Amino acid sequence: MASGNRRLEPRRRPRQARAELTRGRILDAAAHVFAEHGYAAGTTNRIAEAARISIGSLYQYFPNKDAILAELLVRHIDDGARASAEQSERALAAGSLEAAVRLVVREAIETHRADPQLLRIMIEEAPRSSDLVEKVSRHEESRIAQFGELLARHPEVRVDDIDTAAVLLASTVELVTHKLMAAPARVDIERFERALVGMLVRYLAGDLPYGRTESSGTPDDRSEPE
Amino acid sequence: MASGNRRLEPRRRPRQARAELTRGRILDAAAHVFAEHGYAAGTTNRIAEAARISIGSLYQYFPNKDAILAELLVRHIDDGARASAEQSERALAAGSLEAAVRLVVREAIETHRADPQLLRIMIEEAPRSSDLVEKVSRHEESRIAQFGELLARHPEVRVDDIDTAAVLLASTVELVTHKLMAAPARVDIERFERALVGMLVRYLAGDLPYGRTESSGTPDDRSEPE
DNA sequence: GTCTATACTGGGATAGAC
DNA sequence: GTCTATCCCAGTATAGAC
Repeated sequence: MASGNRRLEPRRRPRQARAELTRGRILDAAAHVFAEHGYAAGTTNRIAEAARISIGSLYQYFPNKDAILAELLVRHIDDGARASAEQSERALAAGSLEAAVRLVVREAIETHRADPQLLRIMIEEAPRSSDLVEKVSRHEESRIAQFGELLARHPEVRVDDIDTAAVLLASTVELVTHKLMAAPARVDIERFERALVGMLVRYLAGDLPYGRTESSGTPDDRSEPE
Repeated sequence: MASGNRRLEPRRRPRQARAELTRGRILDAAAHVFAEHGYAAGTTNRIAEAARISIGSLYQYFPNKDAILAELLVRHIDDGARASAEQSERALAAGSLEAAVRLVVREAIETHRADPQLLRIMIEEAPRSSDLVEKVSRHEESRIAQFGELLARHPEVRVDDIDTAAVLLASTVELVTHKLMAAPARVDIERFERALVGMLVRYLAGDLPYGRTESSGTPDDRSEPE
């Protein structure tokens, strides 16, 4: 079997497999280069160099530079969607609201830990092609919906406007985590996690007078002239 | 005095004044162009066109493109610093914690309302020259310090780690407001303001069990494997 | 001190050899 | 299917006339 099948076994598409591998190498290299230099200064030449192929070869795998970053972003979003679907289930299953929120925050931290710089580039400098934007915002929307469901199901939640709360929850977790991970060392991650979870839980389940009244909290605040 | 001093009064530097005016025109035009097209696609030619001067003239007022955006950013930071100093005083003077927080949030909204797009460009695509970065982070640090003072003085505040809370407060207000203003219409501004203020106040002054214990809230949450 | 015309450069993309 | 050489353009910046 060892020598007789020398030809049969590894047939059909060593090329496709290899091609897929090369594609992957390019993407990894691009991730690295973009993260280090940004999108504009992350030249295709650098990417090719980092992937240890020539510039000509690179263009055999991708039609242009934008496509590379777009693919990177799609990859990230798909990963994120899968992860957040799983996590959403676990969060729903979690006993207390606090446990659920902590899961959410941890997942966000975990997501950003891998490569905060690249993430920054993708979010901030990605070519804003309309269908990409579409895809991103659909993903955001679905996360918000997941959060909404989470809030609706948890009896501890006391906010009156669940939709707004879901949006606020989503943005806060996303943005604040993002910022912290991009510029580390300003605050210890452990402390940060505790504070953020604490803030969100108190917001969602708190019973300060603020949330009770419909339009105005305490009368004297509203008279603020600006 | 009226006719006799015809020469004395408006003398000396009509040129300097005019020059300053032109500089201002260029900056305004640049703000507009950057906001609309982004930094990379906001070409110097477009800026010159928008300022209704020639490209040659533009380069008489600024050494290069980066300098224009840098100046814009400095302008913004200086404005911001002045505004936040004033606002900090008023916030300290405000009666309730809630009133103070509301002032802070409103000011953030107001700041971003003017030109959220430009702000985005400046923050995200500005050339990261080291002394610019320095200036930005010094400004951030001073805002955090102001918040810290605010929290320290208010007896209603119950968080145990004031420094972390100040950082969290600063980033949350800044980032979440920023995001909302950049992509409007997802949430009504009024509601957003109420929710954000509510969240922050509950966080700072809330008395949920969460903040009480030192390291772990409810035992079952901590056993999360993840 | 403002203009027009243009030089220069960097980087994306392609042609064509092997 | 990978390489090298090169085209080509956009955009910054400058030269020099007026």
